[in-house]
Amino acid sequence: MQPLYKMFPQLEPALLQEIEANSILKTIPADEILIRTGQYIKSALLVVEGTLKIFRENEDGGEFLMYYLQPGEACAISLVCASKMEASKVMVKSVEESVIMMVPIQLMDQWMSKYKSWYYYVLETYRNRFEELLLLIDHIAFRNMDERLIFYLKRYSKAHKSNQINLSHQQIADELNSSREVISRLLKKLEQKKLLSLSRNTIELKDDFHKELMN
Amino acid sequence: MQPLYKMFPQLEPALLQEIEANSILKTIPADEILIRTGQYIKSALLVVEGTLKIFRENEDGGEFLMYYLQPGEACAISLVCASKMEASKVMVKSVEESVIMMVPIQLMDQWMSKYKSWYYYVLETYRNRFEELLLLIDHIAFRNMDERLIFYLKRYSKAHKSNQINLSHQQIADELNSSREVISRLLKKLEQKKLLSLSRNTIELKDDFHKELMN
DNA sequence: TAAAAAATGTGACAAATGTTACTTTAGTTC
DNA sequence: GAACTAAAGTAACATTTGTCACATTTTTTA
Repeated sequence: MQPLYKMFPQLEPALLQEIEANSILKTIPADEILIRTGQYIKSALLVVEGTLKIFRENEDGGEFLMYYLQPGEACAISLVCASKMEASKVMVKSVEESVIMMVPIQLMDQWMSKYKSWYYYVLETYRNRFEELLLLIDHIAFRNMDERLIFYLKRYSKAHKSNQINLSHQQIADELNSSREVISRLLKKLEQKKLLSLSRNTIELKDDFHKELMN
Repeated sequence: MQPLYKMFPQLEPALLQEIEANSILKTIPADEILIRTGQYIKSALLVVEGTLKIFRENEDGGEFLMYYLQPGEACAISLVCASKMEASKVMVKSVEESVIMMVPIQLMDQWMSKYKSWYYYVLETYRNRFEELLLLIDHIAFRNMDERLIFYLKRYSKAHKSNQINLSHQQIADELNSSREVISRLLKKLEQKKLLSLSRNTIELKDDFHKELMN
């Protein structure tokens, strides 16, 4: 595992020491749910390794993707909710084996005034998540499913650092709140345009794909 | 005007004094843009009177509504962006004559460690705005336009404390990123159901309307 | 008050997406 | 390898939303 100061270069050494001394490091297997909708949050989450997925569950169990969290990032929901012991409005799940750090709430409040770097880190986290949500809103409000699919695949590929996407069309449909048939149709079109190739449970993005639809 | 301590009961008296001494109170006429997309933010906004509207502008000038801000609330975007002198990603506009307080950034940072009540107020602001965005995402992701329209009208009515809505169908269409004809159609249906009555530039919500579609 | 402008109504149609009911294909298990 | 199962393909159709082209009504302005 990378040392913490490499993972969180923004944080001052004294703070990193406190973090190491006081928070619990946990290894999570892939596809485990860390936080459920309605659950009360007792500690803040920092991602050390792996990838977490933040999503909203709909009535039928569909997992509508909001965004991914990468090493060095913190779960904004947990930061906001933890300090007030509020119920989470979203689900958090590991998409691969991940290592997370759980910081007790009381310390967070202290650190806020004690460490300027923590204060800025938290603000930066809020800002980034806000922007992520704005981007998401833009997409679902202004774009059609074909563009949203491309955006989704790009994001997935980036979060998993791979051009190979191992998901069924059904899973993708769930995350975009669409239906399998629609996603299959759109993927076929992209395949015809030679932007990707399809096989069972895998989508292989070609180089041209990433040139498509900037932002 | 209401005294500040009534408007912001969460904030401790010493802080309120500092706010009064150091921030600029400004009266804004209706329909004035306070912050534009791309603009750098030099101070945080607190709403003292009136209503502000936070929206995203699309290519054609449509004003896609995100949420309203009421007296006692703060603009989360300004809180986040101000501390880093970042460019705003949204527009802020007064929907009626409003009074706002502009707090210089440097003070915000100081207050954060000096006044617990400020710290909690800011966190609470983030939390509320986050939830507002989540609700919005739920609506545009999971609901059809008819439900979104009802939700929109309810929110408008609540923000303006009136059952009379003075907007053209075109304006509503813009805020929902739809088209006038669609909104007219849906409004006609609601009129036929006797949930509201229509006339030029006004929609009058009837009592039954508010019973419709809880949440 | 006539003319212009803005808002709304309307019907026909197009496009995007969702749904249904299958078939086909690929992988897994017995 | 036969039987089963999950994933993907497909075609026909329904629904929702968007678009176009005008007509009608209401309000404003010259």
